[in-house]
Amino acid sequence: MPDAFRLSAFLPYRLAVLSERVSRRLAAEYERSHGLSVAEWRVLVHLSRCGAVSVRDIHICVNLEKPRVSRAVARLEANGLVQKIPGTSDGRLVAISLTEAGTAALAEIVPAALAVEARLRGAVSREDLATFCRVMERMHAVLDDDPQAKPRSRMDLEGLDS
Amino acid sequence: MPDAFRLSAFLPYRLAVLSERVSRRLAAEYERSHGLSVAEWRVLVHLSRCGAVSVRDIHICVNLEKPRVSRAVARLEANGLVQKIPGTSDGRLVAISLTEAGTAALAEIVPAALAVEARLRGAVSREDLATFCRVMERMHAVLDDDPQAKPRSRMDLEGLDS
DNA sequence: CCTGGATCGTTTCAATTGAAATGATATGGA
DNA sequence: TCCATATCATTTCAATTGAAACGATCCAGG
Repeated sequence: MPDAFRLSAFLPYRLAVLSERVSRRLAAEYERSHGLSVAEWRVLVHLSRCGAVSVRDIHICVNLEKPRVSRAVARLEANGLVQKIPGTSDGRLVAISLTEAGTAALAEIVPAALAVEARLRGAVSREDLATFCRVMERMHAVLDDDPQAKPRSRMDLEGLDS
Repeated sequence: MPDAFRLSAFLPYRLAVLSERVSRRLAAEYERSHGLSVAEWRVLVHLSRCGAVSVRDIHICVNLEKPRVSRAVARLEANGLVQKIPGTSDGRLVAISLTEAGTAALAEIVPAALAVEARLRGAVSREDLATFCRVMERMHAVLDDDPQAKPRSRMDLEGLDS
């Protein structure tokens, strides 16, 4: 065995550690102030952009399993942040959208979330950050070509910006 | 609300998505061939470098909660990949180390794991990869200065290499 | 000694998770 | 029209998770 295998130098491990640490730090913002879970946070953000959408649409766009979306939406609805309107044309679909309270809650959280991100972005130069994003994109591309990897979510393919 | 909030452009989200995708792809290697979980994989790798260590040492070094380490070790022991020797000097400590079978299993998995990593690394230039790692390190540094973030594991502070 | 507090590993318990099953609705072809 | 198949959202169920509780062991100060 190549016994010089150092976990702390192994790319997948490093990614996982950083990602989890960032996620936890971010979650501290919306969990403490509004009692939201990661899934609920993602649903709210998605709804703020995409208006009234189905469970399936959320599932596909924000990398959450269908049951997880369903439960997140149920809790959000119970807390009045979201409303579910039975589909009109298609009886199976449910149109999920933000309520006033949901929009208000999101407006309270977003600045804090952007602040966390801004601190991360601010720690490196614009060029380095661009390189960082480009490398992430290339790694995704590697997995896109790998039949053993899970396909990428539709929405994660669109944006490559500063 | 800044309604131009795009989840797919939000750094924590992008990190989470890439990290999970990479993790799953890697897990496919050791899960299918040896039925290992992420925790078990990390424990094995750590043991291959650090010889006989305690549960607490693993917990601190590889970013796994104590109960998770305890259970991973228990399963690994049940499968004969690991042995637990009660501490001699300190009766509380347990010396956990690889068995022959454990070493053999790891030797089978490591090449595949390194191959996955090599494909990711190979998709970008050496300079870009160096920048990528440097940016990850800077983001860690931001969290190191943030009292609301979980402290970094000891072992993740050591290596910054190519 | 021996006793109070700290540390170690495990276990308990409640909550979360996702794969698979379910029920409900839609759609295309006979 | 009617049935087979597909799709949507939810629910079931078994497994995993981590915080807290637990028993066991160590150690420092009296």
